[in-house]
Amino acid sequence: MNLSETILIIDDEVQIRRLLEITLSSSGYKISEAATGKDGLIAAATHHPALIILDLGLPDSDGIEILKKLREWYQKPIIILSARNSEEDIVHALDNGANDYLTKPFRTGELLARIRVAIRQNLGADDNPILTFGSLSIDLANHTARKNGEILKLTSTEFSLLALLAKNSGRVMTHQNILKEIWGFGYVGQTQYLRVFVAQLRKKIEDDPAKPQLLITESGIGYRFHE
Amino acid sequence: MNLSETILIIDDEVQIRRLLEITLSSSGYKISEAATGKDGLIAAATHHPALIILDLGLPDSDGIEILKKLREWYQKPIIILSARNSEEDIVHALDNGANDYLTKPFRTGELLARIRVAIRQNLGADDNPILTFGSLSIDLANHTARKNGEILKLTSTEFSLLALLAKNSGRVMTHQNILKEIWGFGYVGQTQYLRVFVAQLRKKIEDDPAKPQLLITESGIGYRFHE
DNA sequence: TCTTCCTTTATAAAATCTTTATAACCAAAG
DNA sequence: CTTTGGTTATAAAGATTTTATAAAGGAAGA
Repeated sequence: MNLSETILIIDDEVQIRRLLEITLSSSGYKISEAATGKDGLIAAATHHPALIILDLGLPDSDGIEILKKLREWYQKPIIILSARNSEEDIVHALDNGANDYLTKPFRTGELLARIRVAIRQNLGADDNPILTFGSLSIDLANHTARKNGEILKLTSTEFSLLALLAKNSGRVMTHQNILKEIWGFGYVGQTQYLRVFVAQLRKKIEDDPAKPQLLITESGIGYRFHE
Repeated sequence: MNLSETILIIDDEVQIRRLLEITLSSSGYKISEAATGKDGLIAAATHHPALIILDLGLPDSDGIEILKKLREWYQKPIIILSARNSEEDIVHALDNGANDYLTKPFRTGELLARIRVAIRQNLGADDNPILTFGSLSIDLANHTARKNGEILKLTSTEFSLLALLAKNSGRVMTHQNILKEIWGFGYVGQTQYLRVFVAQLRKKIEDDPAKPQLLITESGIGYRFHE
């Protein structure tokens, strides 16, 4: 789902940045960091992160000012992470464009959940990768393949095989490799399986299965998907 | 700014309701109240509030269940207001569709600011979404489905299943996913349930249940709703 | 009580996977 | 040019898994 979206951390405390870096990257996010408000603004403009975590207590500038500056052009979620706990600070930050406000010390699980909420609400930039090869398109997230716009009726194994080859298009995949990926270790050697499924797949995806243009045989080695 | 939008308060403590009523109405919101989860669901369906404030510790039911039920059709913000302060509760609520989570005792100014954030983010969201698939239409807010204009008589489970699949139309949903969403975590594995309900649903929504056009079987994987 | 809906069970039908058989292909050697 | 050995393609039979459907039993509420 989140195929490595970038989160920008603007915080002067190196321990916090370290902690967040570990927590967030182990949840599959890419991380970008800045220790000052100035650097934060530059980093935001450079990397266009999917979300920003902003500390209000920055040494070089008032956090609220950074928030306002960001909000002049940055539409995506901003979560405030601050040691300040007064109602005035919280209300002020939220009214100036922050999406959420957590006080330090914070609980990492809660922060992650609040990040998920923020990103979930900001959907629309919801791009799922679709592999396209001429009139054939493969939607990996939705588990569907189309030929000339028509959804193809593929079995689960056929789809796995097609997806594997398509993901490695242009590259020759050996019989052993394919068998290991689709059927598992024990099936290396059952090249006949593969031939049967390749033939079935060609009947469904090729214009002329006898003269395959997409799923090419590499005799003695394996198969290759044409780019 | 606030064109007297209605906020629904679902909380069993009368003092909290009184406090919120005063606070929110003096900020220009209209108020609707419910003391139990059941009444809350009814009030939400009746008044279509712009935002819901939900207490998790309701006497008659698990707050999370109310949250899930609301989220089956209610797209607008839901803010949790709860005495429970464990990270587990917070994460669980946020991951089940809550927009924000405040613990009691709360600060009214902060609550108001968080309400403003939630409503601000919800601007431009569509009001009464009706999913349409040929002669079939599904009104999530009113919990009704029509075939050729006729209201279909669906049980609550059947409607949940239909709504889930329709909301994810075009995407293959695995048995496990569907079972988890509709029946809960413990029912993953009970694929036979699903088959029975799919057959029942097809009898009601398909022109020819033996040749389904809408609710497609993906053998070995799950089901897919036609786009 | 009666009705409605959920759950479980049983069984037939359909879809998919595996295996087998055979034909076709292709390059190298005779 | 023909043969030969290795590889690949394809159809089709069989075995296995998965799915559809009816129907019976049970729980809950009117």
